[in-house]
Amino acid sequence: MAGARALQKEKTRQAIIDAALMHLSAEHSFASMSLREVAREAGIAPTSFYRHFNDMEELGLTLVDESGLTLRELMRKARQRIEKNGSVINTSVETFMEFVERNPNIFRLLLRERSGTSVRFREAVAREINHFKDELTEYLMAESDYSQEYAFTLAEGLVTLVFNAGAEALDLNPIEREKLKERTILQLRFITFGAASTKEKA
Amino acid sequence: MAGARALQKEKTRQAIIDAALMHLSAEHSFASMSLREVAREAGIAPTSFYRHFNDMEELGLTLVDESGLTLRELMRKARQRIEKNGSVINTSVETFMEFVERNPNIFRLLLRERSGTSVRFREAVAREINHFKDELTEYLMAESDYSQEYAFTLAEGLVTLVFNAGAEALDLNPIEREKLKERTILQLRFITFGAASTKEKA
DNA sequence: CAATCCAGCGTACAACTGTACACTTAAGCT
DNA sequence: AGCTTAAGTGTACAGTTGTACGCTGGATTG
Repeated sequence: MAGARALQKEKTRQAIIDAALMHLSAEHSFASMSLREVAREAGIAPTSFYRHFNDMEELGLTLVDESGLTLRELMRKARQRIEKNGSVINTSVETFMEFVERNPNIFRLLLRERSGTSVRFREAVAREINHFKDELTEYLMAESDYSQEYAFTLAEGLVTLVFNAGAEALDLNPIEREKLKERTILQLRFITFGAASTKEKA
Repeated sequence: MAGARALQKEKTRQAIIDAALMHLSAEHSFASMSLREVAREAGIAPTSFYRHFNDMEELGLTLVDESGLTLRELMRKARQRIEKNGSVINTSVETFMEFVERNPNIFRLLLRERSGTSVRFREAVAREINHFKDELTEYLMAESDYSQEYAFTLAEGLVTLVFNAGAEALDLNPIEREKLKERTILQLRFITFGAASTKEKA
């Protein structure tokens, strides 16, 4: 039942996924990646690719999902840090920037496919980002007495600012990156404070 | 001196540019566009392309520049509207959303190449967006007594939120779009108000 | 044990790509 | 009028792409 065969299949499936992720970089996008390239890198015949995915698009969606998992982990980590540390804003920015630095290519994938040519890709990425917004909305509602809608609007603004800062950070050197981080933190303070002051609560 | 020849050359150059812009859509990106496709659409032989551009990249940069001009016009229009109308925030969002609705493909081009695989493309788009930030910074400094740095941070936040809302609007129906617009306006109020309250001035 | 299944392979093909090269032909210049 | 310049053409080629098809050999099943 262990399935020595199924095991091998899963192994090459992972090889394909890894090969695809490996080839992602600042100069090489998933969209400009050919089936044959992936197969070559994964060490299989081009036609063997079809035993695992119907399409490059199907592989791409898998990648986005895998990236989503990594992001979900990130969120959990951020929440733990906040519980211990206190500062929501600083911790969130720190955690996110750390993710971008450590997984630039995964982040690039999301960034690009968010505005890519495939509807399904765009939807998949939007779904992942919405997880962020929703979790943050919940958090904000627990902390203060904002209405659902109000909290969501604020959460959306916060996520947008952080996500965008991550995107911009990709092309910056460490010094500029640090400055960007500080500006972002300030922007988050502004919007948070503004929301708290405008005060249209539940 | 008029140059009947130079005139004709300029004409087919424009034909190439128009063909490229025409082919941009939700399903077709500039990156996935071939030299031959453009030539075909422009009604010239593939090899004639080289009489005008060395590269598809060179054509792409030209497109980004042209888009920049359209955006610059937009800014001028927005400023005029503000002078007459008053509300900075509402007018800005209205103007920008109008642009996205009217030139979705130009906006898509900028959006995609902002995180594309060509450094030069990314730089070109960043330059265009920086124009927005700088102009807004100047405006904010004139209106209030923020320091340059403080005003820039605020401007950056505002531009990020608006630009991102534009991106999101692309895939939405009119009703959702209206809701997004309202949320964005609220977010801009938050951040503006927050900046005014935190008050670290010149 | 024999029969079946199926992941992976190799070959093959038609479609498309960028671009080198030699050409035509009309405009521009002297 | 004659010579030159250069925009646009057509042919050609080597490289790459996705994928259809038939095969193989080891794992799985009965």
